[in-house]
Amino acid sequence: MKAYKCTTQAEKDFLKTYDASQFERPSVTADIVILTLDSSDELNILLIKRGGFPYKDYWAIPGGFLEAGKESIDEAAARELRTETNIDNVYLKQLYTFGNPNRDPRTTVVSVAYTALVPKHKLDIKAGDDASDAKLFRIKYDVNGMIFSNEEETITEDELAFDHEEIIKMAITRLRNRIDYEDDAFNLLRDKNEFTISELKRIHETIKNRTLDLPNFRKTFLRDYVATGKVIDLNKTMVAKGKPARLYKYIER
Amino acid sequence: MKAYKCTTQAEKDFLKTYDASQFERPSVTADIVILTLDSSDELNILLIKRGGFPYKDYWAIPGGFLEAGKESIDEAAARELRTETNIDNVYLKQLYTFGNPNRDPRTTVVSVAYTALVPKHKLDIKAGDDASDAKLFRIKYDVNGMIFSNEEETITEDELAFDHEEIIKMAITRLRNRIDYEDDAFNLLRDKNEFTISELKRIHETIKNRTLDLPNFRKTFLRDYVATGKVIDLNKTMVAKGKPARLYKYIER
DNA sequence: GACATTAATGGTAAAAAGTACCATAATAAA
DNA sequence: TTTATTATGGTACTTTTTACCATTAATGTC
Repeated sequence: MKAYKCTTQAEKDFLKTYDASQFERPSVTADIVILTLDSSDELNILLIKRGGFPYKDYWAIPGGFLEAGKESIDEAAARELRTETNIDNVYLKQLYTFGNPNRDPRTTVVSVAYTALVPKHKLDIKAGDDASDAKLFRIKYDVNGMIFSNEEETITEDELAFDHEEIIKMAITRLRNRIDYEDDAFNLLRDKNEFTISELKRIHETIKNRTLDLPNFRKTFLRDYVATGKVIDLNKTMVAKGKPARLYKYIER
Repeated sequence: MKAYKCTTQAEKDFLKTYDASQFERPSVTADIVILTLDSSDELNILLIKRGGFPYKDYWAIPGGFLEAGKESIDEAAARELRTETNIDNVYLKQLYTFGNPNRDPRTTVVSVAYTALVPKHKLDIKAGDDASDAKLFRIKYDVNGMIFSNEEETITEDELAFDHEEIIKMAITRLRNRIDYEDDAFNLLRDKNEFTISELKRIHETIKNRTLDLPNFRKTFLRDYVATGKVIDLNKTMVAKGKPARLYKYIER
C-alpha cells in the first residue's frame, strides 16, 4: 500500500488534534475456520471449548481481538492461528465479515472470519488463553444439518457458540464452490511437494461429498495443472498397494 | 440469528462488569463501490471529492463510520448508500474487509467494502457531510490500469484516496467472475421488470469487456433463466429500430 | 411502394468439455 | 501362481460451448 503524506500544515494540525473517540467503536476480532482432513479423508474442524463468558463451555471456532495499531487483520488471524495450532505459512484467506450488533452479548463485535486449510500432521493443537480445551471434530451431515463429532463427544450445529454455525457453513460452501477453479485443495495434501493423483482426488471427493472417476480426474489434472506448469511431474513413483503411483509437485505462485 | 440467553448469575455479573475498553479498538467503516452503466453502456463509478482531511480534495469512494450498537455493518452500508444517492432497495453486497493498519493516517480504520449495482436513472447524487462534490466517472483502462473520467476531469487509479484503487479493482474483478453464474447483471438493467435480451447482453459485454454473440447469448438465457422460471416472458414486444424485441421480467427470490 | 438497413429470432454444425466405462500394467497379499 | 488392488492409458458417448447462417419484422430512404 502506498504511504500517506501530509502536504499542508493545516492537515498536520488536524491529525494532531483528531479525536479518535468521536464515534463509538466496535471490537473487531479475527475468527478462523481451521479445516483439515483426517486419515480416513474426512473433513475435520478445530473447535475450542470456551473458558469464559459469554458462551462459557460452548464449543466455538478460535478467534481473537484485533490489536488495533499493532497489526493488520490478516496478521491478527495469522497470530491467532499460530497460538492455537503452532503453525505458520499455511493457506489462510479471508472469508466474510460478520457485523450483526447482537451476535455478542458483551458489546458490538465485528468478526472478520478466515478459512485456514491445514494438513493434519502439521497441527499441534493447544488450548489458548480463553479456551479450556481444543479438539478436532469430524464434520458429518444429517437432516438437521452439520454434526461435529470425535471419540469423546458429538454436538449439533445449533449447539455452537455465537453465530459460528453460519460462519462454518459459509466456509465449507465457499470451499466447495472454489475447488473446481482455484488451487485450494493442494493445501490439504499431506505434502504438496510430493503427492499422487489419487491423494488429490480423495480431497476433491471429500469436499464435493461425492465420488469421482479416477481416469477422468487424472485427465483433467494433466490438462489443467501439469500441462500448464502449475504442477510438475517428479518422474518418481510411490509404491503402496497396487500399481506404483507417479508423484507430482505443486508449484506455488 | 439466534438470541443469546444468560444462564447463570455468574454470567450476568460478568456481563454487567465487562470492561469493553480493555482492547484498543479500531474504527470501522462501510465503504461502497457504487457501479452503474451510462447511456452508452459504459461502466461508471460514483466518486466523492473529500471535503476534509485526510486526503482532502482527493476523489474517493463514499463511506461512513459504523455506529456501533445502533446498526449492523450491512445497515451502515445501506445508510451510507442512501445518504449519498437517495436510493434504497438495490443490490448491495459485502465485498471484502480491508484492515491494513496504515491505510488511514488518523487511526486504525477497518473498512468493510460493499458493492452496489444501480440503474443510472435511479441515482440522485448528493455530496454528503464529508464530501465537497460527488460525481459519476467512466471507468476505462490503459497500460497503467484504470482511468476515471467525465466531462470535467480525468484521474488515474493511483490518484485516488486511501487504498480505494485496490477496493475498486476487487469489486470489478469479483463482478466479472460472478456474472456467469450469479444474477448480478439484472440489477444494472434500466428496468428489471421489463427488459430485452439485447439490453441484458450489453450489460454482460460491458462487464466482461468483450462482445458476445446474440443468438448464443439468447440460447443460454432461455435455457438458464426462462426455462428455470427465474425470468418470465411477458409476451409483449418493444418496437425500436429493427425487428421488435420480446420483453422479459426478472423474478426476485 | 420498392429497397436497403437494422436488429431479433430460430436454426445448424463444428469444437470442446464432461462423463461413463473398459483394458492393461504393476505391485502386494493369499 | 493366483487374486486383489490400484494406477494408467484408452475409447465412445453426451453435453456444452462456440461460430456462423437464414429468416423475420420493423424503420428509413429514394
